[in-house]
Amino acid sequence: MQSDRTATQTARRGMKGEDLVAHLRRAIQLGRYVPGQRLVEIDLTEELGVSRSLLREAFRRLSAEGLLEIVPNRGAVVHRLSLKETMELFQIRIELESLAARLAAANCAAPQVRDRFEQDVSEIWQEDVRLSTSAYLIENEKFHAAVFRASGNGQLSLINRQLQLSLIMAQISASLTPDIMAKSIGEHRNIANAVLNGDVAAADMAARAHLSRARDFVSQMHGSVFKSE
Amino acid sequence: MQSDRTATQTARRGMKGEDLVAHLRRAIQLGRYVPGQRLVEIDLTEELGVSRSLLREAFRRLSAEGLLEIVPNRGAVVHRLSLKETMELFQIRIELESLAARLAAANCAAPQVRDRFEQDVSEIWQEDVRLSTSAYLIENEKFHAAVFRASGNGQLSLINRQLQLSLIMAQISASLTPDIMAKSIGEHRNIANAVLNGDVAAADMAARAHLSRARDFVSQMHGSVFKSE
DNA sequence: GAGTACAAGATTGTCCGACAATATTGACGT
DNA sequence: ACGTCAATATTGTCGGACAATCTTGTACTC
Repeated sequence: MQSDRTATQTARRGMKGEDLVAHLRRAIQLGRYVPGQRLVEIDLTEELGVSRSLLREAFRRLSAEGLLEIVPNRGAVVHRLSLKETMELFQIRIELESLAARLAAANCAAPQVRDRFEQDVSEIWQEDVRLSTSAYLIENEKFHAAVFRASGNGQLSLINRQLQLSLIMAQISASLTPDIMAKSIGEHRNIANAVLNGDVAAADMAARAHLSRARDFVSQMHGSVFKSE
Repeated sequence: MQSDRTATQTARRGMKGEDLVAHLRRAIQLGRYVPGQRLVEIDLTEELGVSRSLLREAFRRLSAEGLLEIVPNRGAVVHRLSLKETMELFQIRIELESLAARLAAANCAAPQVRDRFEQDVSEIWQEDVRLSTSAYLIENEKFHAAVFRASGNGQLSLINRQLQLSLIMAQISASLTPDIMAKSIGEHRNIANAVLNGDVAAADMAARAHLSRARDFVSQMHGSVFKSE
């Protein structure tokens, strides 16, 4: 059962608690574990070769991050967002990511920040914008993280985690069409351009426009995508 | 079923993991454990009557919340913020709490929300505004939580935790003077009035004004208050 | 046959003890 | 004083144990 080498390799030996957390987080981001799925302790200890103690510590951590939900006497479940929660998260993200975009635009005078950002988002400039869904998911995550990083506000990057982009995307991924993704990437370019031009107001507007549109798109999706409350 | 007596009592026996986390969180908020203080596992297990396993799980949770810092091979330390981190957190809070204030003002039409908010912040209307420092700390925490709650955005309330108001206040508490506190409470009243009047724009402005002033005040404080990086 | 009650099994919650790895402290010799 | 090294304290990780609770399957009643 040595399935995927690279990711699992890292996890196989010397997997300290920190690595375990990272591994699980990544597994959720990559869709290996999907929202709503129950994570049984014994299975995971065998699969990952760690003790229950360590696994449980990791669960607590991830539950505090909002990636898992721990139901008393039923254990850990990959958090499945309700429509309400998702809309609330969008509302917050609009404020925080537009802040990040403004800061990033202002910071772009510094070549250090600029270069890093340019490198982080380089993928979006590709001619052929027709990505596979999984490639899009990765690009999307990277792009938003890049904006936050370029803001220079480290706490903002940390809080970005709580905004659960991975979970939202995991839940809606089946509903993504190539044109939706292309449109989204087009808007990423708008944001990136404004940031690279150092145009604070434009960066703010582009970020808000992108996220508002995404929110509206998500809000119209079929109810079954979300957890019912 | 010896249900809850005083907080400490509850914590003494039959303390489930969830309660443990709440107890530790509260202990930090109340200044029982101060920023920078090291939390030794054995001592805490004896003090609280829980096993190491449970305590460690709680530590992970709290470290994900940003209340503790876990240094490899050195264990848990109550997080001590640097000036930079503190300023970053203020920058974020300004955006999020002004959002919360706007939403709260809009929600105040609903009597349910209004009544709850009025009750939560009732303390600030007292004639004699000369509180003790510890009473002020509690009032302050309550007030800001009330604004977030009244926003009706549950995720916003959750993220409020990451904004580490308790830690900031714990670190600067020694520098608080009666007039500073009185001024702060006065500004709380401004925010509360705007919210209760349903005046969205005024609530936004009042929140930003209060937080900006607080940020500037904190930024001028002696460097020794903060962790050096 | 539908529904209920109870027994059996699975899973989590919590505790305990053990041991290696690492950090801190203190004694020592120069 | 100062660096060295052994002794001690503390954390990191493991494994087992057992009660509490949830889930499932079976048998019994009407």
